[in-house]
Amino acid sequence: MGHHCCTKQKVKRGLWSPEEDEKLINYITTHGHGSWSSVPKLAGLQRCGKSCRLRWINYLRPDLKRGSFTEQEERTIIDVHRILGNRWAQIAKHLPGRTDNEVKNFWNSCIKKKLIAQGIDPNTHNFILSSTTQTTTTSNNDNFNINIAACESMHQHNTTSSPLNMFSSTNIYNSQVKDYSSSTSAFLSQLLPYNYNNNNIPLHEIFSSTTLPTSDEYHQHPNMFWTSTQDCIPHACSMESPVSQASKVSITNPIIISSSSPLNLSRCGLIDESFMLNSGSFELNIEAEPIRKGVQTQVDPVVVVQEEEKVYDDEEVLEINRTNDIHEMNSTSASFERSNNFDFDFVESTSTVLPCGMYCNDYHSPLDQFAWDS
DNA sequence: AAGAACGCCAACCGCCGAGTT
DNA sequence: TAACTCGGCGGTTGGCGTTCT
Repeated sequence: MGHHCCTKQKVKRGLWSPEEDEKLINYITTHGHGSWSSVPKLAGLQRCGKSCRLRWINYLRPDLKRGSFTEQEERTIIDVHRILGNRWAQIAKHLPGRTDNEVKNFWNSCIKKKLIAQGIDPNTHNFILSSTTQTTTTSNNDNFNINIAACESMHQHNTTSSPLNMFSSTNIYNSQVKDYSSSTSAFLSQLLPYNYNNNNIPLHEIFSSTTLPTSDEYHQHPNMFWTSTQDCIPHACSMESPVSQASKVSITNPIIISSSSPLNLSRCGLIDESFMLNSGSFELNIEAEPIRKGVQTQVDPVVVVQEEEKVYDDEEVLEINRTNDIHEMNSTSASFERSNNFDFDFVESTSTVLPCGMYCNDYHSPLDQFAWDS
């Protein structure tokens, strides 16, 4: 059974021959497609208009990119899919030269399996939890576990402890910290740039020393994304580090990284979905407030995606990062200028599909006023 | 070496919304 | 306003090449 447009005429189906392709290319490059329903007749093809359109869009279009997906494209797909779900056409708009069909196929054949292998639910992008207090035993210790049960628990046990300034001159191992130092250490380890602490230097020495990692090193950290806003707070709903399986202690006090620290982390956060963005400095807030109303600073998911790409980008882009002042790079406006694909659907969707209040959208962002489109 | 199983991906199917008659 | 057409989209299928047994 064909489409209604196909039933009126005897149409060929199946794979396209080179001759058919040539006819379609010749016709469209000369006349444009106009009405697709009239293309087959005018081009001398025994296909339905829909088939011609599909063939052109998915295969013959001259601006199509050929070859395998790059790692950057793969990351983009995952990131955008996390926000949009199976909206392949929308996702494809963020990948110049790629079609929705191509993205869909790549997702189903490759990415999906990879995520599952990493213990990530490809639909929700959350870690697959086996029980309410499950601590992820992922083989990849770069990832944090999102413990929803703990999140809820934390919400009930609202702490009144004062924040710990990680970069204060106070020794990190003061009495205030000891109670949860093991998990904190694991968390702090995650904050360090990749391979930064190969020598197993005690964390308190690292975080109180003058040899803190540079901003560039943080840009290469696999667990960091860089937002475009000048000030933001990634919030942790709660977390347990997979590193500290034995201790299995959740962080019970907020940790604030001062914006006046040698390394200003005010614009970085963990990729982990348990974070939200706010204003000010970097704060690990275990009060588990998944969504804050009236948040002033919001980060558009598209921007996050794009900025995240920077972190993982190839050497060429890393080189750019090294040679640019990151404080200048990360302005919202600059990110908007670099973006070329944005639509309302994207923003709207974040309010419904995001897990754990990753980027809260329980408000109407002024960013909604903007629209990029291709 | 041959058949089975698997994976990839081009193409199809059916539905939907917008525009037109 | 209903019926129809068309373009667009996401889900699914089936053919073909590759890998496994």
